[in-house]
Amino acid sequence: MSKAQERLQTEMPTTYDPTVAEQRWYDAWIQGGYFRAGRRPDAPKYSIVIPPPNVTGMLHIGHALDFTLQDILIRFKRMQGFDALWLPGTDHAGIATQTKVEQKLREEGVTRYDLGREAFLEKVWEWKEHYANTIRSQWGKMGLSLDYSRERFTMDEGLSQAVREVFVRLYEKGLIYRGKRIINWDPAARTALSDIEVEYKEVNGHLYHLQYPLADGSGHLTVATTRPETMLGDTAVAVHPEDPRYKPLIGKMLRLPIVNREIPIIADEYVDREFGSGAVKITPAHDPNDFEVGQRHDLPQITVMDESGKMNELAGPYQGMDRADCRKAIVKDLQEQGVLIKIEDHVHQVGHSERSGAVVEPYLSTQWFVSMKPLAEKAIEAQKSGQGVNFVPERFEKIYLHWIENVRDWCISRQLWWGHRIPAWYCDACGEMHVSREDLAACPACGGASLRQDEDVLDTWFSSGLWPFSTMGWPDEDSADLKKYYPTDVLVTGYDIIYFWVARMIFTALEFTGEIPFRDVLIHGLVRDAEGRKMSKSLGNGVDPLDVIAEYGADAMRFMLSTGSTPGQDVRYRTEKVEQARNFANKIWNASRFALMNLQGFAAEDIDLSGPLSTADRWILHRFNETARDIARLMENYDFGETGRLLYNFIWDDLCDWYIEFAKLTLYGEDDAAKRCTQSVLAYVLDRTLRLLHPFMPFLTEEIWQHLPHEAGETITLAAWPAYDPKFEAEEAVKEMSLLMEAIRAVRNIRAEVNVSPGKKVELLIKPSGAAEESILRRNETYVRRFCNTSSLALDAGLAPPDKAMTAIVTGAELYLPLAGLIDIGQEISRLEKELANLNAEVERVEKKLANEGYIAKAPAHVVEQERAKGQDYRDKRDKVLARIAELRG
RNA sequence: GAUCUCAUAGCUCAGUUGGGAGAGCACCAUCUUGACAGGGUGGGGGUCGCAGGUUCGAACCCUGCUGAGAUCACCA
Repeated sequence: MSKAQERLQTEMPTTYDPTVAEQRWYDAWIQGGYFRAGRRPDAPKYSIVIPPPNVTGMLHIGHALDFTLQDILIRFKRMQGFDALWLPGTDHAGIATQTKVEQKLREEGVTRYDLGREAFLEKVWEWKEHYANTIRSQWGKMGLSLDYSRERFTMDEGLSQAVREVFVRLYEKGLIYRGKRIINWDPAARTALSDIEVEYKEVNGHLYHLQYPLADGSGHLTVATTRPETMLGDTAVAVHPEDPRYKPLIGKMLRLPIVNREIPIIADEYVDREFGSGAVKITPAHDPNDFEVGQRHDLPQITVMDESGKMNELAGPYQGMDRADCRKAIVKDLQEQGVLIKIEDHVHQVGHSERSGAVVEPYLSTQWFVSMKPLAEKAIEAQKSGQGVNFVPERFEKIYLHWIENVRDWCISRQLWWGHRIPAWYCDACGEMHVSREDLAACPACGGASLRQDEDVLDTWFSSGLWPFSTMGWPDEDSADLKKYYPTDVLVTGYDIIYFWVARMIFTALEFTGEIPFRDVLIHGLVRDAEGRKMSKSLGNGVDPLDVIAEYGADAMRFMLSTGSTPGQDVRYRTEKVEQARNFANKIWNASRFALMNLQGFAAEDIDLSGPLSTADRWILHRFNETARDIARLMENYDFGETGRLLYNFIWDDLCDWYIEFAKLTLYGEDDAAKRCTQSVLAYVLDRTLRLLHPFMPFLTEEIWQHLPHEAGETITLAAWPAYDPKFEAEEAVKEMSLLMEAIRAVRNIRAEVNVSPGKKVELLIKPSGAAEESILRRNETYVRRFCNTSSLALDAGLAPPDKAMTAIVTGAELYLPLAGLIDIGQEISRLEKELANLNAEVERVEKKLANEGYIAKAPAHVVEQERAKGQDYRDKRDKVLARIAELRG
């Protein structure tokens, strides 16, 4: 072993150790400032803003998928010469983070009310700092090429200013209003929620039939309800105006049991005559539909619960009870009074808070809303006129449109402490309300100083919706980043937040920047566990990306996630898949070790592709060239799965299994000129292949590239993306290689069949079909000798086949192995007959196809031509096999 | 109820404008050959969910059905 080889052994052990490369290179990349945008001021830009992860905790494997896809795109574009910006950041995630911090405090025996607003917020900021750091370190472990100099947080100063600006402008336009409405109330978190923060789950409940007596004592009316406790807030019973059963009762009064209040029977078309009894109790303060009915009929609104879901003073004897307890109690009481006449099982959908899990209460309260119609119309028009964003896969456009076409006003106020405080002030002196960009100290109307700012904060998604432009410096229209990098090129995210986030970014961007915020939206699926279940804390089936990285390496994880899925489709996390990716990394590592051992003393300047290249040399250059071309095309289409397959097949099959084996012949041979050619090709192809792979496996490729002779450049991160080069086209080398490969395979096959060990030399006779084939085989005779391990090789078009020999018919040649003592003529004949049957079937199939007039007339010419050529090939082979069988039979 | 996705080898999944069915793992045989046993070589295994239709030609397009899942909307 030479000294150089020894050094290689210590620097490059036989197994790739990801931890070494990962530690070495991420810091170096950051130090070098390679990820900073603006390095190529004159180049066209390519920009992505990261979907900001919540500062609620650590990143999970779903983040790893999302970020890997973006990193692949940004690295690809950076190598292509774009001025690439990938802007990082985090989201304050109002309700989610506040819940987490409150939970932590509760474990310490403290509530947020004990601390007070200011002290509580300090705790949240501490939490935020801690997790933002954790997230940053996780980004590093994943190898993400983020421009940290531009990192943003939804609650930092600039973004908060953007939030105020948007709020004030919408308010001034009349698109933000304050009003008393039925909203979704989370009694656990004690805050309002938007419609999409409510998850409907199927619940086995009951339908209670209650008999309300008429006030004049003339009878009863039966109503059906799933929520009997709300009867305390009933202010009417509604029937359908055309329902003959109840028509005479309309306008009469009922006496509400327990509370003994008189309520009217009203007529409203909202009532479905078929359902239940056809009469509906109306509780305007606790049901959105009833609220509407109440508005139409001018009914009183009686709220019978408080903010925590407990019954209030209007609930009489039930005051202080929790909703659920009250239901039990009231059912019992109604039963005793004979009012409850029937209980049916009833399956229905019940809304739960997406965050706290509590059953959401439709609740009447004063909140802030965004008037969605005008904003939605703009977005719909943009999309339908072709000026909208381009969804990948396309089907998500329909999902988006469906939502935005049916969207209702957006409740944006939250009764939380963590978030952007609503910029509205109330004057105690004159009673006026003022909405302002700046904090107000005195009332602009009366000059009074007793101003109170609205206690509520904004929905988290209000600020997230501005992310693509607020991070670039908006509302400062002169911001250099805004001018250069906005709008962004692509947004990469999961289908689960299309409504929450994607839609909101689109309509706010259109309203405030007059442009769509990104050209493409790449939608990916969720990462599920091995059984296909959603990962969740309660199941404990979550996968920590750091664990995966520690065990298999970041590159293996990245490769598995990015190439193991199709856009929009969920991925299952299975260890076998990561193992496969890890093995792939190791394969590349070892191929590189081989190359480096044979490139000792060979420098980048020595690479010379103009010499007498061998068939294999020209072939691998051709294969590399078309692989590079195909990959660039696939990457533009976000087809990472297919890209991965192409890379895998090219590297493993073509480069490692064939080219390197062929290369050994010249590398270990005596011909120095041929050796230099192979060294050049090996160095060149490996360098360029690493570049193709770099966006997927940044650490491994950098580590190897740094050892390899390559063009000047301090990092593969900034190396040029290999463009297709017509000078490498070598169709004839492809043909030659396929003849050689087919012949070599055939001989290996026969040897395996008769158990001749690969180490044992055999005699081989080759009869080429023509002069061209003969010339190819003669030129590459050394390959054939080596890979077929021949003791003697006869190559002659006029060859007379020996009687006792195994036969292989390939395209362009007949091969004979006279294996004395191993051949049973009968067996050989039946083997050939089997092959004959296969060939006959093929010939028949092709001929049948070609006999079809419609096919000849309508199929594309090149397809027909291909088929004809195949047919000819099969016939040739068949005839030769036939002839051989005849010979053997004598 | 509406919309959407999925159904392909034992398992997990690809299949790029319709042109003779693929990969990895698993399995079998074989090779301890000087980059790699996390390897090499070779092999077995699929009526592409079912039924129709369009087409010269369908895993792919259309219709219906079955099964699994998702999203949205709901009648109290």
